[in-house]
Amino acid sequence: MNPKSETRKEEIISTAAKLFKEKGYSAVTMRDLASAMGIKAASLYNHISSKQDILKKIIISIAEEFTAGMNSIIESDSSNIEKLKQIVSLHVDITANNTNGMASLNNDWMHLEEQLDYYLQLRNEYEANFLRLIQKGISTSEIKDNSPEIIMFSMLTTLRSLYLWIPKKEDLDAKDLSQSLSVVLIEGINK
Amino acid sequence: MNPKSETRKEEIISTAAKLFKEKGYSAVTMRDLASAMGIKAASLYNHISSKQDILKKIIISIAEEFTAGMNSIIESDSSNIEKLKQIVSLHVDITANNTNGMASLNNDWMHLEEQLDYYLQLRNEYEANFLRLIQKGISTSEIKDNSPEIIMFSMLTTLRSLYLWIPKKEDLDAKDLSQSLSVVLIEGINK
DNA sequence: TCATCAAACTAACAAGTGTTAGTTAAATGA
DNA sequence: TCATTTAACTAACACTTGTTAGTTTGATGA
Repeated sequence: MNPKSETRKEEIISTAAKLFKEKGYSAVTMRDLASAMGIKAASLYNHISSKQDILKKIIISIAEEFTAGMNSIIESDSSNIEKLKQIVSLHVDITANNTNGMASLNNDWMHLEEQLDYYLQLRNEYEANFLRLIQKGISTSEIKDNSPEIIMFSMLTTLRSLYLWIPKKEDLDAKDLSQSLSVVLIEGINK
Repeated sequence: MNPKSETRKEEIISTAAKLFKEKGYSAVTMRDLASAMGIKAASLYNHISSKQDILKKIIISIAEEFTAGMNSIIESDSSNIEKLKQIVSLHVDITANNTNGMASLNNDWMHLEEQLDYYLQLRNEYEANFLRLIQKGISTSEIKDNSPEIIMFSMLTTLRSLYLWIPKKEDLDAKDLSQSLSVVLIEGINK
């Protein structure tokens, strides 16, 4: 309710996200989490209501960030290729400031319970928007007439895996990475 | 030891792989696995020696397939771009006939215990070979002079995620998919 | 000074965990 | 026919799991 407890609660959530990234949601016990915080397991319940609740907070907030980002991109009046570049930036930005949470989003979403349907709905809408954008790009001849599903799959899986890769580059400039990645994804790698 | 029991054992391992794909290694109990096989948990131990052992069998065999495939590719005398296409095929082929196992390889490797170091060694060697191949391609001007790490990251994460995507396409021709994917990854998507 | 309160604690719970021991029933092969 | 083998079973184990209840401690502010 009040600011102090919010802060402590967020500390627990971000510690949890870090552990979830290392071992996965199911393999992390409340005792693991407590010990990483330097307290006892029962004390966690002064701040959070359940293990499930932690996972929900981590995943849903990121999923909603993506939805908001995607909506503002499709509403803008850039070219379709330009919009794809904006999607690359969206992923780089969100991932860069929540690497651990992205791991849970990618790997632990199936352990959501009440929120599973909601999460899947957001994900489906996101992918549908992405696919439509590629199809438009093909119809305006901005994009090669290959299978739009393969194009989307290839881009999206690369973007979803950024969480594995960004933390290894300590001196990361988000702009630079977005730029290089856009080139590789859109223009290919061959000369 | 004898052939009948080998068959039953493999049935357990492939059922386990399917469950591990759905929920992850830690969330699947021996009772879950037994019930999917239509028997009791204790009966599993007539065939396998531990839960760990199942995971090891799933992951290490695939990792060794990749190592063998990579070795024969780098030893061949194709162009570097041609070798990249062969790597795409290698991933498509291995994934197409063991989708479930690929999920464990990607997501549950950290739960290996005795074999963790061995697995990491295979993976590191694989990535080092991949990277060297791209660097050679750059130096012979087959490949654009972008960051070789970004190129490898982009290709490899797409290939590693194939297990999520292949089972959705029922009428899959491995040749076709390898071909389309190579085009997208190597030549890019823009006109 | 003293009531309040956030945030820790100890103790305990019921359920679920991987695994072992010992047994049984049906099929196999000499 | 009968000893062996395969593959299932029941029962139980020691331990771990998420979570609750009730209590203590130290800081805050009236």
